[in-house]
Amino acid sequence: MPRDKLMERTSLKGRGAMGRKRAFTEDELLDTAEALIVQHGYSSFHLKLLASHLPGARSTIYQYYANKEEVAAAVMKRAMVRALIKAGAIDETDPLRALQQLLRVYMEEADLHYFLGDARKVDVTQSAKASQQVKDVLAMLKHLRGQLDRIFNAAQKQGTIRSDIPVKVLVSLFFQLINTPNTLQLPSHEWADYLFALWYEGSGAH
Amino acid sequence: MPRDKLMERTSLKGRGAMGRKRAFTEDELLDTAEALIVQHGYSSFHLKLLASHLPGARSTIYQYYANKEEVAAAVMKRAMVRALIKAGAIDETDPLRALQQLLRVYMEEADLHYFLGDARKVDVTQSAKASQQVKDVLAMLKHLRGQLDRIFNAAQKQGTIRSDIPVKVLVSLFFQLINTPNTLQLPSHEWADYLFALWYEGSGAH
Amino acid sequence: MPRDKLMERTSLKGRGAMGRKRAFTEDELLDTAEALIVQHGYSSFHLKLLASHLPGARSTIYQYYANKEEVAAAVMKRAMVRALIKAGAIDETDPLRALQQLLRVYMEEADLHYFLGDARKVDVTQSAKASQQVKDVLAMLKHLRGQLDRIFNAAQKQGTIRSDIPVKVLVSLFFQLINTPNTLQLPSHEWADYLFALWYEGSGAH
Amino acid sequence: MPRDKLMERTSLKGRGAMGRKRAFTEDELLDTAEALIVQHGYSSFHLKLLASHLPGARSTIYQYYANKEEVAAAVMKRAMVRALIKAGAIDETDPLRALQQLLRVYMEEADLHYFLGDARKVDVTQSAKASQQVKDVLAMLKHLRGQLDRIFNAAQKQGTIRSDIPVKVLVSLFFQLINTPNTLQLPSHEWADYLFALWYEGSGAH
DNA sequence: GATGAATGAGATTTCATTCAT
DNA sequence: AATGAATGAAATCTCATTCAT
Repeated sequence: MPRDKLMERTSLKGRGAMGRKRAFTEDELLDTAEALIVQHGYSSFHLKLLASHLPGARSTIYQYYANKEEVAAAVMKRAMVRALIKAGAIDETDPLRALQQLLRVYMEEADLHYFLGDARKVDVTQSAKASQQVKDVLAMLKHLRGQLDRIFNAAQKQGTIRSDIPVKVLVSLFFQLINTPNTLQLPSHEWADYLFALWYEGSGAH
Repeated sequence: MPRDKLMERTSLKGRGAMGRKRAFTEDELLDTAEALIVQHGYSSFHLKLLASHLPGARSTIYQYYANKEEVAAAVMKRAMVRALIKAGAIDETDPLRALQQLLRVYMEEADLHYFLGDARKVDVTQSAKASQQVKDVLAMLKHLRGQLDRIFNAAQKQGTIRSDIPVKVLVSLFFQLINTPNTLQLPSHEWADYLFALWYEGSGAH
Repeated sequence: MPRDKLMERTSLKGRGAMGRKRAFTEDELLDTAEALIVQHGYSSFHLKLLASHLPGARSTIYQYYANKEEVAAAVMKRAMVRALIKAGAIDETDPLRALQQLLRVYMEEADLHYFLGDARKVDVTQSAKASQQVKDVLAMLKHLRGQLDRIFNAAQKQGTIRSDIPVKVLVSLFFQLINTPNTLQLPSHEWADYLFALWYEGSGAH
Repeated sequence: MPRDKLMERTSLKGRGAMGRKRAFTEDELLDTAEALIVQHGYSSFHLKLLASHLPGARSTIYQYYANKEEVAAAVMKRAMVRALIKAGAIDETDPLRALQQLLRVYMEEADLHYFLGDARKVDVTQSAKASQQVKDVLAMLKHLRGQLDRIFNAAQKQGTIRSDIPVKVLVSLFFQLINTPNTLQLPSHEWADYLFALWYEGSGAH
């Protein structure tokens, strides 16, 4: 794995013993790939495209990942891990407050949503590693859904959300909020709170 | 690049005389293509895939459409036209009722939503026809949004929906409803009414 | 072989017993094909292209010719026959006068020149008929060259053209005149006479 | 559509470091392509054909040229540049001598003639690069014609060529000489001188 | 006869991946 | 380690030709 890119960007440091440039960091690679997958969709994501958005050569990508699928899987897993960490840090004692926090997290990690549908599309037959990472992603997804179910059930028990509607439906709608385009260009947590209010109180006049 | 003379006559009903029987109608082709685009996403939609779901050879498709972009654009336009016709038939006198109707329409034409995001992804540089159809799609979309704005404004004036939130936000959320996966597998209009209620009344306990 | 097209163009005449249109004459077909071969070159001559410049359907071409090569061969043969007839009518008693006449003929049949190089490119392996026609073309070409040699030799014997230069060279240059683009847009025989004078007298000041 | 980053560096001499050895140089490719275009004509020139005359796979060509049009345009431009350089080196003080030199140059670059007619046939709509190169070719052609006009006018002023015929016609014929097949298989400059004499003195007996 | 439609063979092009420096 | 180059597999597309009405 390559050294941190910062090192050769600060050219003051020189390049140690030999002359080979370090092309790009793994993080740079994943950031770029993530942006491209979100922008074009997984199925039109190409390594050629990726390379054209990175400083180095296309073949260099293979220093990090054995094939395209592994790149995609790594992107997805990384996003999922980020979300899982943030979501895991949420205090669930107050279900409603927890949901609001959760919506903020999901909003920050909005890319996640793109990946959920795509994870199953990754051709996993060529690479055991990719296969494993996709499995991990799906497991983490299950975990997140579990948290959501748990909080919703608690809220229903507590009487703060409607009981005349199946949790499944409430969860679906809640999940759907994440995708709502931030038409007002607000900071993501403000937008999240806006939507949370609407979701909770409804759009009707009270 | 414009198609053959043959092409222009595609929509001809009574064929002048003679000619072999068609392997599939234009509608069959578009239906199949639509299903595939919805299932696999626009960017992994191939004509090879399409052909494999139609009777007849792949090259036959090229008799009717110059490339996959034209097929996709035609699918999208058709869906949009369908939606526009249904949405245009809605009586807007009672805004709330109109919104409910509208949501039903959008639900019936749920594919629409897949296409809206994809319409801008269609590579339009190779085919003037595709380019025009994508333009048409976007124009019709604008028209639909116009209707939505109109109804929302009327509802707000009437005092039946919240006024403390910008219409833009209410519209965004409403539009988002369409995408909510029908987890209960209800008939589409029942599901629409379910969501409408939640959207109007909120998910919170009253 | 279809009736003359004029007939159904004059719709006054009606269409006899039944309703089928006559698409195009064989001559129309050959004229169009000839123009296209001259314009685009033999190797990029397509039946699809041809059909798009004819009133009828592409498949109708096969009523007249079994394949593309036969069309091309027929075009070439027809042009060659035309030239042969005209050239055969020339009185060779006065060699110089005969050459001038001949140049006029060749100018009128300037397309010929395009075909001479292409005749050998026709893929003759698929069609005996095409093969025969190409053979005919080459035989007629030989005949024309024979006439040219005969006249040149007579002129040399007569002392009206240079003898210090091999006939072969004189012939080559003479033949080359045909291709000279008519930059002044003169009627072809005037242009021919212009070139003939230059060829005979030279471009130098006398 | 512009090529890969790789492309831009094609002409790089010292390759930065590393990379496999090239299967064929750019010049080899263009030489081969040129020979094929001359032999078969532009319109039947295929990349498949080209590849079959080069070491390496067909797809390798696409590393350097986006499509056959770009290859053809590059071939033409290169030939034109060669001619322009040689023609530019000619001393024009003695017009007649200059013309003789020029004819030699044109004869050496006889391929040029094939390309001039074809340059306008190149389908330029798919590649900006090809489009530019064709423009360059036509501009250079204009430049060459300018030189020719200049020399002819000087010669006419000097009284060494006929004044009873428009320069345009003299130029046309002169230009036509280039195409005259070297029937005697002489070295190109001898053949050029042969033709020059005929052009100047005429084919008639003096 | 004429034609709309179908189709397979082949050309063009793209891209993931491997190779060798 | 990094990369320029090579390449095969697969997708896209075109066109001559055949078919059936």
